[in-house]
Amino acid sequence: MNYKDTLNLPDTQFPMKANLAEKEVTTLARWEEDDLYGAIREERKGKKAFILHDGPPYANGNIHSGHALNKILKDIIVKAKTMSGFDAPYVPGWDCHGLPIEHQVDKQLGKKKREMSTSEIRGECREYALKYVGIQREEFKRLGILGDWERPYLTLDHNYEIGILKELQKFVANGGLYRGSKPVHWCPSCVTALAEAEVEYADHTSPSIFVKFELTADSARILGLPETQSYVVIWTTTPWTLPANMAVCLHPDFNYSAVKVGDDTLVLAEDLVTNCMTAFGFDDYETVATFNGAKAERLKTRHPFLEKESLVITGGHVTLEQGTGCVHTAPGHGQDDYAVGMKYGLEIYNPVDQYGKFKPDTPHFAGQKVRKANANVITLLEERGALLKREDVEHSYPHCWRCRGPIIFRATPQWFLSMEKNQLRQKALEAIRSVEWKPGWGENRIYGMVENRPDWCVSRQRVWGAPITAFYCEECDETLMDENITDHVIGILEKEGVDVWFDKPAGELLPDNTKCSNCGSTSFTKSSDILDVWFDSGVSHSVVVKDDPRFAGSSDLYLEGSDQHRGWFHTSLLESVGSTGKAPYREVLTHGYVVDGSGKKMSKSLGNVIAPQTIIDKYGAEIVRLWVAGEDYTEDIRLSDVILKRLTEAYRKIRNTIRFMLGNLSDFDPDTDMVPYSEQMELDKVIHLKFARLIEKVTTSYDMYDFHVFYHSFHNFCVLDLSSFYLDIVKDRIYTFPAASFERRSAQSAMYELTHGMLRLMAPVLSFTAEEAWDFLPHCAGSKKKSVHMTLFPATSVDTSGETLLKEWERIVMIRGEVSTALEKARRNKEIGHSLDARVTLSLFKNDYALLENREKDLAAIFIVSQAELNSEPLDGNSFISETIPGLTVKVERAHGDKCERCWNYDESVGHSDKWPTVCSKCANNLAAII
RNA sequence: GGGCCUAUAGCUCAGUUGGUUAGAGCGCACGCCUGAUAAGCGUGAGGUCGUUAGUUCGAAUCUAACUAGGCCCA
Repeated sequence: MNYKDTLNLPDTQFPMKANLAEKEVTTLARWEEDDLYGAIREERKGKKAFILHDGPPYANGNIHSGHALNKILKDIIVKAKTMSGFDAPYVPGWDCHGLPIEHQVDKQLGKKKREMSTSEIRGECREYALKYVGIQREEFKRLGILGDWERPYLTLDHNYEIGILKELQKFVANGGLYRGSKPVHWCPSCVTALAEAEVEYADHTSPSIFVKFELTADSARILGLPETQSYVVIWTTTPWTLPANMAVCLHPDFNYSAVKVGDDTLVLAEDLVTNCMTAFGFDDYETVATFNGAKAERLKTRHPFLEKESLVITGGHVTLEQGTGCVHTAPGHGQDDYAVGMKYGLEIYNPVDQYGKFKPDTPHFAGQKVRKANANVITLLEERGALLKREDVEHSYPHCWRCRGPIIFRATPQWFLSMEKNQLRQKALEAIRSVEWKPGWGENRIYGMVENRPDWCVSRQRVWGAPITAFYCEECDETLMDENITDHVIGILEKEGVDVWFDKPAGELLPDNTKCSNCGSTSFTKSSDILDVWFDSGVSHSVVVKDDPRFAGSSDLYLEGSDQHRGWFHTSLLESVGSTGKAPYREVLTHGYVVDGSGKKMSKSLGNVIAPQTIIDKYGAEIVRLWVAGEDYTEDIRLSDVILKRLTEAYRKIRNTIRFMLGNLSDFDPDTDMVPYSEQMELDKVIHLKFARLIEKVTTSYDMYDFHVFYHSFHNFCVLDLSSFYLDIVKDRIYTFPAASFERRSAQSAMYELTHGMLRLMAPVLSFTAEEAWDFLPHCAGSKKKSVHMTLFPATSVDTSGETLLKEWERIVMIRGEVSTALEKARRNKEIGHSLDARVTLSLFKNDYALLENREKDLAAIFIVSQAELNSEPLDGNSFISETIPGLTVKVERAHGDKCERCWNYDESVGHSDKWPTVCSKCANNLAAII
């Protein structure tokens, strides 16, 4: 007789091989067909809301691993909140305006662009953005991210664009928006402003000059220098910016020397004296004084050729790498100069027009092109005796990406949001304190940024974005932008579309009879500036979260990469505090950056990039999700083939554990076969209790957003508590007892509860596998949810009486480990092979003895040996002596009797049955019950 | 160059307020099983806790510097 056929072996269609890459696609199709997202919304309707507001990725290019990380984290949170009973809608968004898209469209259009109207170009940009929204949407969905994908928010939506204008209007109304001046990269031959991304650096030869700025008599005296012919020496490679010089900047912490050369006293950084003197050709010089840079602050020098003074200021950007440590500062012609100029309240003076020529009122150089003016400046300096040295240098210099010509920095009129008006900075800093930041250092990081940032320049000289709806008087250049005007304009754009702004002349956009308040003129030009895209996304708290009926509330959580302390967290905060006085979020979570296996950033040039699509094809999206869950995302997150391999192995373990339990539940009907917890066998209770602890740990980890805790504890539970402990022991019972016996049903009841609970616990992370297994699990009649994602997490019901039981079993498991070690020794000695070949005898100290004595008849099963007995006497010298459990000795010998052909245990009863002569008495009884 | 952050076994993570031989799982090696089988079980070997200096009776844990790396600025 083939006794194997009389056993209850596991049986399930749930495949061992996951085949994720294919299976996931089917599951996704089913979710879409069933409108799972909609069903969940319906299911949670009226429950307490949890709003995770999606930060919009830029609609350009395919998604990379950082996108995957970000969106999967969000998905895990949304799903976990949903399964905790919240109504947690997820509306994804995209950032659609901005330079990178306009840039790409420019490239595609080429010369054709010149014949197109602004709104036609905008149309191309819109199409381009929508194309990538479509591509990225599919890529995100492929990762198993559940959301309202058919109705995302796009910053190019009509409603959104109008929302942007309305938000900006609030700053017009409260005076926070002002027109100022700021240097930008400017291409004089293309006659346009350039963004940083449009600037290419190339070698360029420039004149390098050293120039004397004479200290005023008072200033020289303060430094203890001669009142005449004492000079601060500056160095520059852009002589043409000298007409715009406003200051000379020293480092406050550097030492400066006054060097006597002939009749002159020259001030320059101490460390650079030797180099400079050599360069100037002075070998006879003497240092007459040394002072700290800070001491010279606010002293005055005379401009070398203009009738004005140039202030001595200090700034941390000054270096000792080149020059003199004294930096010529023209706030209208450089970023550093601008920043430090603002600090000292200097005029942002720019004498250069859009063609790169000096304006007509510029002394000495009116009408000259700046580059040609270089030589004339030098000549003038020589005439005035202010030139110490000139030579040519080759250095890296910015060039226009389009015409390849060298570009200049030029201050142009720009729009700003003031950090001080309405105490925006102060209020923003206070708002930061009211928000919960995780990890905690995020608070200091963004605080420092807001504390030190300059006013926010919100204008861009571009076309792909929301317009700044300002007008300028054609006669006197007075700015016309007040609440009434913007109201009027928004009214028109709301009806006719934002493109109208670009198509219609100013007159048609203004209210009738508009007159310039300054000169009374009635002719106006409209602003051609658009808004910084960071303003676009910064208003989503209002346009999306407040106004969209799907939320109609306020955000609980923002979750983005740590770069967004400067980006979206920052701009959203300023915008929200500026318009509502409050932070736009209650809690902010940040994640690190994806780096390679050795911690280096991923880049094409290093060749260490791993694209999500590659992982999906090779391993499945589920593995990407497990990766996200397994790593501590608050720091940089490593991604490599080795890591993915480990994850795949962990995944297989989890999958197989579930598969095994499903297999053992194939004949289990929870409605009729369930043994209540209180009546279950002790071991089954124990695993229940261990599982209750897991539930506690996992649900807490979701609440705290500590997903790697889920990963580790869940995996450990599968490996340690289930696979190598509970399931291994219980196999004998499940297989050999009659199918409907109490012993077997008790174990099945435990497995049923566990599987049912585990699938729910893992669903936020292992969304595909949980769903797949959900269908293979038997369910109580009428209670099965269509999807595991519509269920709630299992509840913990740890009864306190269980604690003692758990403690006792922890000790038993320890003893079991020692028995394993003893068995392994015997195995090495070829005394046994399988542990069932063995009979063990244990001797223990009193407490441990009592612990086991209570379970003496189960000991063999627990140790998975054929026979186990206890002995209160010490055992003979050949026994295994435990090093970890004092008093424990284990004797291993061959089991007595013969091997039962059915249950493979050795027993002296084998042969006693007439009917089944090769099985033990236990099996004979079981057989009698079955047949 | 500045701000913020990180650094524990090959990999992913634990290590409470500083206190006995630094833990887990995976991987690896070796073995068992062949009734979870492209599975399952067991045993074992892996770490001078980035480096150096300091505080302390005592530091992976506190301080400083350095090195490597990340984000954001310049």
